[in-house]
Amino acid sequence: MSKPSPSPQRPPRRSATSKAATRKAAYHHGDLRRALIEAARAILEQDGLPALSLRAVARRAGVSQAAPYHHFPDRDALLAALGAEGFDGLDRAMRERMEGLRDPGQRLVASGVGYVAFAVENPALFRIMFGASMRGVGAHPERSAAGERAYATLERAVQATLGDKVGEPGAMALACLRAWSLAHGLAKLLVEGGIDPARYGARDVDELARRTLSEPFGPGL
Amino acid sequence: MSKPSPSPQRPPRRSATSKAATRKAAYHHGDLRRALIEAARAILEQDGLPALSLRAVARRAGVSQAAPYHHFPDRDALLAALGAEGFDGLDRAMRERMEGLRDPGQRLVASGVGYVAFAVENPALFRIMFGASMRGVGAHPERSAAGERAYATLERAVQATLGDKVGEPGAMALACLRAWSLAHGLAKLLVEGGIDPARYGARDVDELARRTLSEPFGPGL
DNA sequence: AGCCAAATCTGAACGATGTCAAGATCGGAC
DNA sequence: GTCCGATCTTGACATCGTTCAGATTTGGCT
Repeated sequence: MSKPSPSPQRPPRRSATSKAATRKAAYHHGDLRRALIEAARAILEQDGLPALSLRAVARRAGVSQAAPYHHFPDRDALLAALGAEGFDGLDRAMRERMEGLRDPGQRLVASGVGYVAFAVENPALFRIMFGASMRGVGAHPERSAAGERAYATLERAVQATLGDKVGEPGAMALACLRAWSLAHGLAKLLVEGGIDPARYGARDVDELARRTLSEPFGPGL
Repeated sequence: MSKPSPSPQRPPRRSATSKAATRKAAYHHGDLRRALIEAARAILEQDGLPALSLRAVARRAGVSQAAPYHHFPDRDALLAALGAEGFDGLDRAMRERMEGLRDPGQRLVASGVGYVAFAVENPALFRIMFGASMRGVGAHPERSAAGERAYATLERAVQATLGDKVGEPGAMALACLRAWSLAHGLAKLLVEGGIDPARYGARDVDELARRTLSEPFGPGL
């Protein structure tokens, strides 16, 4: 009655010393920080965001409720770490869609489609990435850095479409913001705006994204 | 000790019978439903979203913690009602910016600037409007209806710019989605994306929005 | 006028959560 | 071998959403 589940499966106390890991890794648990993040992702995919409590994460990782506080100052910090990984995934999704394409316009559109597809496939994660974490600039540097990295990918794609055309200073930055806004807005509307692709005559999200994002950037501009 | 604050100021039991109100109005409190919504908005503006608990709302309205449950089935329902009012405000903000303008392109841009400005001025409300409320289509019809109303305003503005040009079927809907996505994305990025207008050489949000939204729609397309 | 049923509110309680303080335990440095 | 600091546990506190039984008020009916 006191202990229904005697700690599912604890990793066998890290046999190899592999100090290559995050340096503050192998102590008691093995790598609790990593395990917590993975437990959080699992809960997120399985039961959604409302089920993602610190205690549930600790339970799933097989540790006590207070253990996470030795790796994250508070709940938002865990969320921020999750968000950082999310941005890495976003970046990857954009790059994958661009692979093999040579036309700068097509590459730009593809990156946007990747952006939207990632959001639709990982709705809860996507929400966390832009969640309450970011009060203050340096609040969660890891997450911010990952976000900047993804933004840089988009920036390069935009720059390629502009070619050597040099407009007034800031035109480049504005074009990036416009492209990012368009993709981000469509993603958000699809994730939490109650948009139905069928309403726009699109078979699936991919097609809707391609059609929505194409016109302002594509060659037919 | 039992009653620290003897119910701040209860309205004087509704002198006029004014049955014109929501019908389920003047009973004990006067109009608790209304009072709760207003208390919620006040807390939102004053202390932000994390402070918006049902209990805090009840406290502020001067009623017991269980009282709200006679007007809203749960917390999400209160949030949805708040969101519905938010969409009305959004619609109003867009219309106000369009007032006096005649050129369809300018009107479209103005509606977008209004959209973004509203989001930046009411960040917490804006987040709630697109919040967790909308699992299931008919979950919160009041909120959905208000959202559709705001969308219709944008739809008319887009339609005006297209004039009598009839493209393939669905082109109109797509143009709406594109415009909505662009404004929504910029708004979201400004509210929770850590975007700094100065980075884009804009003095304030208004100017940034105008510049970002102008090009794809304006005459200089 | 008087009463009833329904609407409205209160008080107390349950389970769950984020967080903290104090103690136990382990790994490695000396 | 001993000690220190990092790591984890136990236990507790305040708060939250929600439910339930009962008190109170209201409007309508007779």
